[in-house]
Amino acid sequence: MQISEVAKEFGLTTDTLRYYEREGLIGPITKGKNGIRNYTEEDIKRIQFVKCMRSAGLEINFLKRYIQLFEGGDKTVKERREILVEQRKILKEKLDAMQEAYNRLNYKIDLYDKNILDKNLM
Amino acid sequence: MQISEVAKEFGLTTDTLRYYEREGLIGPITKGKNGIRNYTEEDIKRIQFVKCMRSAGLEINFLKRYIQLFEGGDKTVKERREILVEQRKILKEKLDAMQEAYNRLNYKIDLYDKNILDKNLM
DNA sequence: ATATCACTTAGAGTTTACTTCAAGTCAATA
DNA sequence: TATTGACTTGAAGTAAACTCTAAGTGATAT
Repeated sequence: MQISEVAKEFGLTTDTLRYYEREGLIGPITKGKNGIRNYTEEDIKRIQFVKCMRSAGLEINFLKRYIQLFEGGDKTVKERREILVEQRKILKEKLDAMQEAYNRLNYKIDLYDKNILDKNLM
Repeated sequence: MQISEVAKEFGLTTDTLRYYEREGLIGPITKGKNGIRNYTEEDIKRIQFVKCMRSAGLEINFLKRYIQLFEGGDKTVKERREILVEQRKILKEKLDAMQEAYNRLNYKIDLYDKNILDKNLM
């Protein structure tokens, strides 16, 4: 699978895919004689994971580190678990903050819908 | 209330508070003769709102625009409602993406807890 | 009196995550 | 054969949101 197809499938740009590769988040992707990247099913899976985590706001640096640990083999299991738990905590806090803002937006939109012209900003 | 107290209460830095003010998200905060900011209850409420929305990832530019509209009075109600709905949509999409990543993290941590050493990254 | 501390300003610097640029290769089509 | 289009590279540029610096003021503690 070529870079443009992968980019399209995941809603990323080809530049972003090459950037992720440079940063060690994916690949290195094997290239044909002409130097063109050919993405395997394994590569695609990795991209799917990276995309999911990035969409949730997890940092490139965390992903890099986690992947490095993963490649370090079984002896890194403990540390891997620890950083996943840490990221989960951060994510949970963000989720809660977002839920709160979401509720607040809903409430305010509801007031607009009921034509209640609140003199308060929010 | 002085800037450092406000900063402490909201877990922001004084620099950030002054930055928000420069950007027109809050204030202008009235100052004493010595030039020192004195935050009123109204100011605090505004900061609370800004903090809530920023924590959810809403952009400074959106907040700026919404606040400008608000200060434009009743004739801006329609547009205000529209941009709130737009932001709610964006927020909902982010929430869903984060929930997915959260579930995935949970699943993986669960595997680690059960000592299932998965050969897959995620 | 002098030092300390919190505050003030304008403006420069930093971080994160891309994004764009310039220059070039290669295969296919007009 | 010439041009089009997708790919390649390293490096420079950008946007958003802070964050820090330098220089200064003014009230209070020693």
